[in-house]
This record gives sequence, C-alpha cells and structure tokens, in this order.
Amino acid sequence: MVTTEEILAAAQRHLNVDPRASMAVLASAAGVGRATLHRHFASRDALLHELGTRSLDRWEASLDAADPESVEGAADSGDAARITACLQEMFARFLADSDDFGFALTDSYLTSADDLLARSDALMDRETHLYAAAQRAGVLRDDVPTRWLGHAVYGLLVAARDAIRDGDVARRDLDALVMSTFLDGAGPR
Amino acid sequence: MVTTEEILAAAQRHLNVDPRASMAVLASAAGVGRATLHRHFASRDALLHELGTRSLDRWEASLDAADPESVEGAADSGDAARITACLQEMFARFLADSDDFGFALTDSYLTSADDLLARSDALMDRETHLYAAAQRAGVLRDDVPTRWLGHAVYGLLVAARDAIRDGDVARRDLDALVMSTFLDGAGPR
DNA sequence: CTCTTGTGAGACATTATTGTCTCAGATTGG
DNA sequence: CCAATCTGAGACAATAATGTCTCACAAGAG
Repeated sequence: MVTTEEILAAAQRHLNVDPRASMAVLASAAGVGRATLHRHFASRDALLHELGTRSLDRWEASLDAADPESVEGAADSGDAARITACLQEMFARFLADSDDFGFALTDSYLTSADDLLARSDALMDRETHLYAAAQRAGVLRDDVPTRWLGHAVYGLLVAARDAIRDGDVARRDLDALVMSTFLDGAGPR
Repeated sequence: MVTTEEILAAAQRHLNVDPRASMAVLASAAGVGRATLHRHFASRDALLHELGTRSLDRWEASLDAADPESVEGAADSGDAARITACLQEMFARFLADSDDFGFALTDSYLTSADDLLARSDALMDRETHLYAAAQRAGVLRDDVPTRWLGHAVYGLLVAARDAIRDGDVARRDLDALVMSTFLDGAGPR
C-alpha cells in the first residue's frame, strides 16, 4: 500500500521538475491511480497546500534547530561565535531542505495561499532577527540593509539548487561553498 | 492603436506578477481584445517564445556591451582592471534587465523550448568564459568552480529582484549592493 | 462622404484538467 | 474460505483555456 507520505514525496520530487504537473501525472508518478490520489487529497490545492505547509515546517525546524536554545536566544546573547555557529547550522539545514523541496515550492505555492504567505513572512521576520543580531555582533557587515541579507541567502540557495541540478558542484562541497560565498564573496581571497 | 511592442511590454509586466496568466488576462492587461491578441501572436506559446527570445537578446546585449571590445577580448587580455570594469558593467545591465524581465521568465519559458534552452546554455558558457578569465586575472577567487560563480550571480539577481519587489532595498543602491555582496560577501568588512 | 482597415465582443468547437462516482478485482485479516 | 477493505480503471459532468471565426462598429484616408 502506498502511504500518504510516499505520495507526498513522489509529488514533491516530480513537482520540482515540472511544477505544473497534473493530478494524473502526479498519481502515476506515485504509482497510484488518480482516484486513489483524490482519496488522499480532495483537490490539487489541498495537495499543494500540504506540501507548502511541510516546506514551511522544515524551514521553521531549521530555524529552531540552528541553536538548541533557539535562534532568538543566540541573537539576544550577542555572542559572535555562537551566532556564527547558528548561521552555519542553519545554512546546512537549508541546503538539506532544498534537496527535498527544491524550492520549486517557493515559486507558486507560497505566494498563492494567504495563510502560507503569512507564515512565510513570519518566518522571514524571525530569520531577519538573527541577521540583525549577527550584524550587531560583527558577524555580518552592518552597512547593508538587514533584509537584504535574507534575500541574499535565499538567492544563494537558488544558486545552490541550480548548481547541484546542473552537476556543477559536488554535493559534499556545497555547504562550505555556500557559506564561504556568503561570508567572503567571490572576490580574491 | 496598440502596437505589438506595447502588448509584449504589458504581457511581460503582467507575467512577472502572475506567470500563469491566461491569454484573456494578458489581452485585457494590454487593453486589447482577445481576438486582437491572437492577431499578434497566433498562440500563447508564440507569445512566450517571443518574450523568451527577447530576454535572451537582452542578456546577449549585456554581454556584448559589458566591454566595447567584447567580453571575450577582455577575458583574453588578462587585464584585471578591465575585467573588473566588465563585471561592473555587466552586473548593472543585468540588474536593469531584471527590472523589465523580472526573471519570472527564467522559470518556465527558457526551460520549455529547446531552442531557447540551447541559446541560454551558449550564453551561460560565454559568461562563464569571462568568469574563468576573472579567476585567472585574480579578480575572482579561483578556489571555487567557475560555473558556481555563474550560479551565484544568477542567485543574487533573483535576490535583487525580490528585494526590490519587497521594497527592502532602494533601486539606486542596488547596483553597488549586489556588486559588493558578490565580491566581498556579507561577512564583516 | 465613402471605403478601407483594424478592433472588440462574442459564438463556437476543441482540448485539458478537475473532482465525483461506480464497479470489478485484488489484498488482507479473521 | 469469507468478509471487509482498498485499489485501479474508467465513465461522467463541470470547468477553464485555447484557437478560429463572424460581425457590427469606429476611426482614418482618400
């Protein structure tokens, strides 16, 4: 029997390649009849919404796990080393998440449903809070808008996803590459 | 009378917001009847293909214009200052292009039509050639895969587009911000 | 004024997708 | 073996978008 989880995994995998895949395509991608797919998810929207929710869950979990005592704890501490560790951990988790959710998600889902969008905004605020603390602690440069840092990280995640997809970077090098590019840039060392 | 150019401009503007807009929506967005839209573009594919072609034209023009003597000329010269100027000019043009084409384009069009994809690959190769020269000239760090630099630039363009859209960065600051983030990163100055 | 041209509105057939439903067959557990 | 359950196939109506076509109308050129 094919579980709901397996269907979601297959759908997620397939939607990363073809974000407009129909229910029929997603059903056969999961090795399941179209009727069965509808038994798990009443509508296409319901399926997409569940995937969107889960990607936000992962994002939130990555924020949580970046620091055992919570990102906010580190942010408030002003401890540079601790904040750096937070960032490192967070990036690693973001990249791991993007292996699964590919971020084809970010393109359509999150901007379509209001509740997902609101939650996404809230998480972004939380992440921004960490960046602001990092700026205050001297871990990140403070001559740029804090929110720009969030966008830059997101952009690098897109770059990382594409680089992996095209085979231009080895997966095992990715974490260090992204972290280093973010912190040090691409100028001469 | 509404010209083909105006229709394309309106469609482009609208597709950046809603990439799945129907022909009916695009028609009224251009202030034109659906029949008239079909008189200009036989099919939706034809419209998208034209927009894709134009975005590639802009990309190509930006590569051309980055250096009067062609990017390749600068790349072969190994002249660091010249290559830096190339990069600066190229980034500025990329950002100007992204104002118009938003890069909602990059999501669906370019990966759907084979000819556009092939041309896109060719342009990316050309851009990569410049990055490789920049690495040899010491303008860009050479401890990362050359193609990663291309992905990173693309990612930063996405970040720039989003930052402008969300109003997190002033347009007049954008060029310097992107260039500086790319070269110097987000670590402490 | 009149003719030409281009336009918008809308009818139309076609196609793709969606969501519901039925039914026969397979699997499972007792 | 039998009954309950789940499944895939497919029929079905509803919906939405596409592309074609006709027609009446308005604006501009002569």
